[in-house]
Amino acid sequence: MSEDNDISINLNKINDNTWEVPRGYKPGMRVPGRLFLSPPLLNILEQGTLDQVANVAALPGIQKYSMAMPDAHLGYGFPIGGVAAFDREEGVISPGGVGFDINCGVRLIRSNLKESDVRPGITDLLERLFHAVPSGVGSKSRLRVNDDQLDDVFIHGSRWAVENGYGVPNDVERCESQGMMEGALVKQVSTRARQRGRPQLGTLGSGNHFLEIQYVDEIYDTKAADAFGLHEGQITFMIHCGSRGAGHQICTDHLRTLTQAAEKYKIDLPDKQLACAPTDSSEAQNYFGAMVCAANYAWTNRQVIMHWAREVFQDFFRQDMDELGMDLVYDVAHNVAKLETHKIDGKKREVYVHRKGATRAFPPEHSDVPAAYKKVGQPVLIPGSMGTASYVLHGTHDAMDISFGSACHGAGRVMSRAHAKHEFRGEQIQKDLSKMGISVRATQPALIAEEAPGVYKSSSDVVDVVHNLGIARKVARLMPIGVVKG
DNA sequence: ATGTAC
Repeated sequence: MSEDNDISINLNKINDNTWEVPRGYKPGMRVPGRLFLSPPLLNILEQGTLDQVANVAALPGIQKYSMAMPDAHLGYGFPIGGVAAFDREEGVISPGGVGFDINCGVRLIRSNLKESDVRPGITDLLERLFHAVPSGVGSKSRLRVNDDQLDDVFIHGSRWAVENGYGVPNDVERCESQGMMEGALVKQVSTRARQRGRPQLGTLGSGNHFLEIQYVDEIYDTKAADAFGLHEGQITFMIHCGSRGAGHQICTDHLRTLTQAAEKYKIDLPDKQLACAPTDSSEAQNYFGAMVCAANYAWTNRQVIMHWAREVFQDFFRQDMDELGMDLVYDVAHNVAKLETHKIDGKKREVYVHRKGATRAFPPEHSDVPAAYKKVGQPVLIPGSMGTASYVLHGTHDAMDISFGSACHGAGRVMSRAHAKHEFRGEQIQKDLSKMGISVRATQPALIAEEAPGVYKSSSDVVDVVHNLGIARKVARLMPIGVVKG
């Protein structure tokens, strides 16, 4: 038996972790595809995901390659774990390249606490966090914003939260894009999206979203870890969530207009789910402006959640913020499109980089890396699945050459939710995790089954691919102690 | 991911 599966027969091996999907793979491909996968991960890649990479390569103005990260799996139109850059003048913007949960992302907070400070009271601490941060589908916040405040959130992002008492100015500095993208078009957010967004600011949501108490169990790069304020044995806190119903509704609304626009502008789509329009069209720009509103909402959401989590820790440990040292390390988006400048064939060009289930991984000295991290590069935060390690990496110059400054975003699902519910029982998974020293507090056991460690690829395998490729380099590994699931 | 089907 060859180690190659059927999939690899049609691919060209570039190196141990890079496979090219040739232009001849499917009619209409304007550029090749690139899959960043180790041979074992290639073996479990779904045919449908490969086809989606090829479909994206057929969209107008795509630059260099249609890419898939090692955690790639089937998504709406574009694969989750997909990266595609479209020329500002000749390209397109597509909601499918961003996803329904606009600016789903991850935030990491450091602390001065040790593992031994947290273990004894972990159940009580999780219970308090569970009640401080509303979670689950359709959950409502204890923070209520009016329409004017919602506009402020859409336009100013997490700065709004800090100015209204939910955090400190340093939080904004330690955030991708300072927690605020320019170009919000509040008029492009529908009444329904507003109605869904108003009561949900400061809520976790459901699915793979979580709050997690972790400890640093391995440091790979001492210099970078020092810059990020991380050391072995230290407690960290991670928040994974997005733009809730607001982002979902914005995506739904604009998918409709961009489906019509694709016909109007006579764009030949290999898949209707790739609805898009030329970058300078009103349809594309209106979507982009609404997407910015959702992205800014998501950063504000994570900021408010972090504030409430800090309050819980202060109360629980009877320490003030200075003693606790719960500084924001960084916050990354992993579902967003951005207008960025990249060097292509030796020339600087402006491109709309769509990252869907992919993390930005900017290098040392880049202008959008916080001053404190300038020498090491942007922190890249990769959450593990429930009960498995999360990783902190840093961005690199190689990422700018290879992947438009992008890396993977997580572990990547390998089993459907329905299948997982059939395969696992939540109570049993919870017991198994408990034996491993991981406590879980969730809204219902079924959700624990859907998120069981066995339904995801190994986060360490995925991270090793990006590390070995050099598009992000490992800094630290974080192991979970307690998890709150929506 | 999602008022898990307008």
